[in-house]
Amino acid sequence: MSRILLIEDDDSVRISLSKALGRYGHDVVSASTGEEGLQLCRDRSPELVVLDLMLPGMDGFEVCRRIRVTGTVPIVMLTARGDDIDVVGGLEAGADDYVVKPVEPRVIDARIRAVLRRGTPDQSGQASATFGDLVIDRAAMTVTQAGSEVALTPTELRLLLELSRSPGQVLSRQQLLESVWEHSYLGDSRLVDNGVQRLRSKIEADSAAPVFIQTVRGFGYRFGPV
Amino acid sequence: MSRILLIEDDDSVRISLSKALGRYGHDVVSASTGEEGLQLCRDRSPELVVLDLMLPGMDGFEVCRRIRVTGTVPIVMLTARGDDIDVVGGLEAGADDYVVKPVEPRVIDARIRAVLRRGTPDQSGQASATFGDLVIDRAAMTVTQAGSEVALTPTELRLLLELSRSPGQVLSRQQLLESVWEHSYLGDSRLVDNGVQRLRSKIEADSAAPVFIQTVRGFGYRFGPV
DNA sequence: TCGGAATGTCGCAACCGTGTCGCAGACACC
DNA sequence: GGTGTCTGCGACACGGTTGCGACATTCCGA
Repeated sequence: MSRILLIEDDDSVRISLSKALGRYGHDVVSASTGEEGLQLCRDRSPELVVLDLMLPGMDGFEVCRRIRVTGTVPIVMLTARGDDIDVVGGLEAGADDYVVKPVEPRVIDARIRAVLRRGTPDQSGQASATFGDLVIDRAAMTVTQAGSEVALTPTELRLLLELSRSPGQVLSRQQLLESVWEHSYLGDSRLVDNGVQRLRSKIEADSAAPVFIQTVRGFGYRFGPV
Repeated sequence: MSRILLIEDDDSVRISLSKALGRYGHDVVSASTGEEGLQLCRDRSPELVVLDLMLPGMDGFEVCRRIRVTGTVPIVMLTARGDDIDVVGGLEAGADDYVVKPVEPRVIDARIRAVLRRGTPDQSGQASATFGDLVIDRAAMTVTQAGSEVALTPTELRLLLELSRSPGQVLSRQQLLESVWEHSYLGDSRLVDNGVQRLRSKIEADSAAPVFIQTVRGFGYRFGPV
């Protein structure tokens, strides 16, 4: 018996899914808007959230991100049959799984159980992170260094957020290109290198000996003071 | 950099997926049958398995169950566009996710990362391997010996990663040439010997009595302080 | 013990990967 | 419409890396 929060605006889908999940032994609370969902998420602390992508007002991605700011509850995204961009976007926004509507109850039940079996996720959804004198506030989308704010362009900020999301880990140019620039194919373009260089020029004191963004020759870049 | 085992019988799919995942920073080993896959799963202990459902001989469900008998490595199932019964069956057989072919590389990459993000609460423990005083961190792509970092070139690092992936097992020059240098044909070049020598000069205290990389005359090299 | 094959070792030059810069188009704002 | 900034893109330079050949050394069977 797991406490599940279902956020879905379509009345008939919400009601039938809610009943169905109940029959599979879950304890379901449901909301019809993103705001209501966030409220319930705070109040009831469910063990898992089933979240529709298409919501009036605040959409599913946004709800997902906001849930991730404060917590690590597993999220299963629910969307209409669409293209794969949504899958990537959803998973990157912090979702744990992704199910396409229309969906049979037993399928979503199987998904829910699979996600719950994996256990609780890590704490990658922190609102702010500190690396030495560099503070990244993901909620406010600001970066301060030694107390004063660093003015970053949108691309630079996205790059920094992406890099800092997995500190100490090497990210390939291909990965960065897709997550930051949303390109799918890397020719022999120097796009990523250029982006890194521009970001370095703003946050690194000595670009010859970078502290935050390390080049890992032949593999990519790594964020993190050691 | 995650070690991934890809089990897929269709040559073109296997090769293209393998290359694509490589570009995303994964370290891919592949098998074309269930038996071979199980063998590699035991030998290489991958961090994640991408498993095709339709295999000649032993099918994906069976492979999945057998992997589950001995280990808890995350499994992502890969199947042709079919009905939802497969989803339920697959997830109940112990798969952690389920992807429908044809699939874009970045989609499966996102899925893989989503699964890995949950699966290993202690990421550093999984991503790094220790052999005596030698520590290999596959996520950060760093190698430390006796506490201090060893500066390796890309080729040296790839070679070390490849060797250390199957400790105690002899790898032929041909195998190493393919996996590290991505050449398909070995003339009578001394490429691999040279690479090994350069690597030894950095991690072996006494190159006359190597501890980590043993020469197996007539066959190749073997990694491991045994 | 001898000889051939397999492997270790060294140095060099070409090449590749990366840092860096400047330019021009796109875009927003005034 | 003008102005400024951001961003993609190519050009160039530099240093480390790597492939390769040559020679030394070790190993193993005859």
